[in-house]
Amino acid sequence: MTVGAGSGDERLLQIGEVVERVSLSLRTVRYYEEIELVVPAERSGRNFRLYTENQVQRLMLIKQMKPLGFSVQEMRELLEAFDLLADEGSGADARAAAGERIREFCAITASRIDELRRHLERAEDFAQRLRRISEATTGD
Amino acid sequence: MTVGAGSGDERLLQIGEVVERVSLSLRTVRYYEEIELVVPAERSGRNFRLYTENQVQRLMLIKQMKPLGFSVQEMRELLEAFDLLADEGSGADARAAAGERIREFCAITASRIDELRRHLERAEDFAQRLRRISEATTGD
DNA sequence: TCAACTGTTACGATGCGTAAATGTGC
DNA sequence: AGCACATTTACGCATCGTAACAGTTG
Repeated sequence: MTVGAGSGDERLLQIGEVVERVSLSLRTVRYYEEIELVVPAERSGRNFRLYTENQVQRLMLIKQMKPLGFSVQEMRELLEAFDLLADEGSGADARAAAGERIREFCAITASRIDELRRHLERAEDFAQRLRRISEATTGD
Repeated sequence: MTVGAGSGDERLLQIGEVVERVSLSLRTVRYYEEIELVVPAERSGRNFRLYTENQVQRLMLIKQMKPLGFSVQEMRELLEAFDLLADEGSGADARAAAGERIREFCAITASRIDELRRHLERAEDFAQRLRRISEATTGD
């Protein structure tokens, strides 16, 4: 369709290089293909997975979202929205929708972060409790 | 053996009351029995699980440890150490060992908390990035 | 008889780890 | 011949969710 941001003849990476750059396991990256989260752009003549630079970026994004507890479905949606914005060929309405989508994710992320903060507080309470108990046994 | 802290004739709770108090699902509490993390003190004549107050406390402790990413094995160890300290009949050396164990957990917890903080920071970076992108689309 | 609670069994989902056997040569 | 890299298939683990079906009544 559109040539857009990525010129067609960019260097493709094999899975080994990819996992090295994104710090994910081979298994994980293959798993992301299984669930169609990041499907390699092509296969070499010998059936080796070949990834574009853009797909490496997707993997990095996924890696960032993981600790925030986003589901695969959510990741798919966000990636889709990103693609829409990146694609010069998408219409204004589609772009607006994608922008809206991303704003929704901003909200979700914010609440996830709040959750994380609460977890952190409770964890600190727990640590306190543990410390008190251990101190009690020290001075036994 | 020892009568100790818990008098023998305390009120026992059915699983329904337990999950209400600890805010865990029935399935989860039953699962914790499967893996022998918290096994009900007895069964009623009709085979209903009966939990002691102490076991409810254990469940609460577990619930606190979960978001810190402790493994089942670690939880078991910590609960064991707690039991040892609570048991008046345990010898001084055993108590000292349990205290040491708990101090180890203090250290682990501290590092887990650090991890949590790093997660939080990265999450905030992600949120920032998302916000910038959404703002870019707003002023399109 | 009915609602509400309890029980067991068991399959499913998620997110990979970890071989095992095999093919390729960025 | 051999090492490093790639492939697929597939079983396993952790943590429960979610029926489905049946018995109990704190």
